[in-house]
Amino acid sequence: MEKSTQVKGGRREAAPIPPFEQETLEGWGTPRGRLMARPFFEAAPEWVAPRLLGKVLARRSGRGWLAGRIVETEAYLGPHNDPPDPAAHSHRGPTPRNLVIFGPAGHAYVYAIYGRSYCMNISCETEGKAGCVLLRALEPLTGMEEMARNRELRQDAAGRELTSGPGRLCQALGLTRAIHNGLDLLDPGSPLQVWECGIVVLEALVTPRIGIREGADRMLRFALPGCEYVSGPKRLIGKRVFLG
DNA sequence: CTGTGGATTTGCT
DNA sequence: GCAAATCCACAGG
Repeated sequence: MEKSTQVKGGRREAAPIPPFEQETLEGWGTPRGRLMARPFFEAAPEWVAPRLLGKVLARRSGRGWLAGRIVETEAYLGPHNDPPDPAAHSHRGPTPRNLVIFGPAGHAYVYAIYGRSYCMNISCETEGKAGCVLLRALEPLTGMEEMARNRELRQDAAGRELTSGPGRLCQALGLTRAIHNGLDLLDPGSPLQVWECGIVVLEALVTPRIGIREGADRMLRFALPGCEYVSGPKRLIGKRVFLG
């Protein structure tokens, strides 16, 4: 069957990014994407956070997956840094709550906040060293209907209301501390995984982190420039950087 | 054991 | 723009 060519305003539109399909995750190692590798995360959070933009977070749900492209992140630094990061949960050393951050890289740190939301982070640095990246927004890719149900939105809800914000994206994917904290995101058998799917992000918008008091001056928030799925105000005070 | 406050969201003004 | 909602880790006694 011949595909019809989309034409608007007399101009052919730029080729869209190939849709992320469920089959991509069902068949491991397809050319369309692959599970990420550990060494990527065994680095400093301020290196990992911008380079996580464009990667895909996927949660197994029954036979299918709920998945979204990561479009906004924040780095939280471990106490071994100079200067230390007073906004990080790990800054006073390991506790039962934040233990995952001190463990091996590539694991999910999920915590409850304000009694109504969960936030999800990915642990960085090698085992024994703390550091993590908070996921602040996703571009929904598959499973939008189930995300809408999880968020208690109307069934045809789409776009930024689904996953723009750290609490929202956890609710959309059904992530909780009880079930998902500590899961290995890089294990093929894990119900929660991080994939790279051929998108290479060369440029990121860097701004101060959101919703914190201490350490609010540090430029540790990263977002895809101009992306409509990013949380917070439309006007972002920040600068663009190139990722090498 | 109790008091406190937070890496948020939502609804109302 | 502001405040309520509402949970739990942690610090202090």
